[in-house]
Amino acid sequence: MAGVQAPSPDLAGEITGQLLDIGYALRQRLDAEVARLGLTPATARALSELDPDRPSPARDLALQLDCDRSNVTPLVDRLEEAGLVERRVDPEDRRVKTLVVTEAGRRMQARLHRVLAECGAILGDLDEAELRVLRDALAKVAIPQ
Amino acid sequence: MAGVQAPSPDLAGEITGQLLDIGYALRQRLDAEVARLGLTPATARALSELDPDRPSPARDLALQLDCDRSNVTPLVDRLEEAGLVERRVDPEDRRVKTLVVTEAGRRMQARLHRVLAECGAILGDLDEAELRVLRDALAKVAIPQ
DNA sequence: TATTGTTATACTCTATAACTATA
DNA sequence: TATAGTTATAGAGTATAACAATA
Repeated sequence: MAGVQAPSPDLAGEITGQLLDIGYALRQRLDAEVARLGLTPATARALSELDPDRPSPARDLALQLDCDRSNVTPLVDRLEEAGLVERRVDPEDRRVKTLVVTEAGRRMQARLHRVLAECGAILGDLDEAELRVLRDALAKVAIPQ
Repeated sequence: MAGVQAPSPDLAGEITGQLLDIGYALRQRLDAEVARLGLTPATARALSELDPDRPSPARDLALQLDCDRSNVTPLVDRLEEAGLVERRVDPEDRRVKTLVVTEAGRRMQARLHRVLAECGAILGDLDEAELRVLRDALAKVAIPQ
């Protein structure tokens, strides 16, 4: 629209809009798949954050999810009801409850990972080279913590 | 990690993860800015969808937001309370309520648009050429409706 | 009968504050 | 007193079902 060589001041805004739209669409699709696995978006995200090989306190999960500790309680409640996670009192500090991913939890994590890759189908119109360009460009986007 | 020339089967999944993370971070930042303008994320999105030059039925807004009509009612309630939108009964079909963006609504839309561009600051590490590459790659991503 | 907008209701997500049990 | 987890509560967002007014 503006001059061809002019540095388009709105380019960043345009890309921001694209990223928001795509992120939204991706989220929609992912949430639908996750629901078919019997999980809500938030519980799926919580389970994805847990390292099956390194049980950690609920407090750490709150940090990873960037939310209040009080929110973690109902999330872990549901994961525990579903048999995907176990709460264990830490013998060294009985205030702490360690979150352990069960075998069923590991299998669900694998399923979630697969779903994520499948949702990448919206990238279907890009060939291998274009995908690499896109990945490298996205890697340069500074994500504020 | 795999062979250099091998078509990485996980590339799409990796990019999907990047897009989700960036989309989430963008959303967080945007929501915070929007809150400073006195709007919730959903009302801001609703206002952004409205064309100030083409008043349309509430039903159309539900379609644009891809949500149920019943959700539109409280959103428009708040936009109307804030003086940003007006409901007008359509004389040609008295069932329909047309949503009109007020002058204050137009100014808020402009502010929202500016906020979107400012959130593009997370793209700061990319130069003009890289931004163009990114934009063109994102344009090829097929957004499912 | 069908459609527009609304109301009623429910569930999820997230935030703050107060509580308990440990330390 | 400080911290980990919980409970209570509230607001926002979104879904379904039922309703009134209108077509």
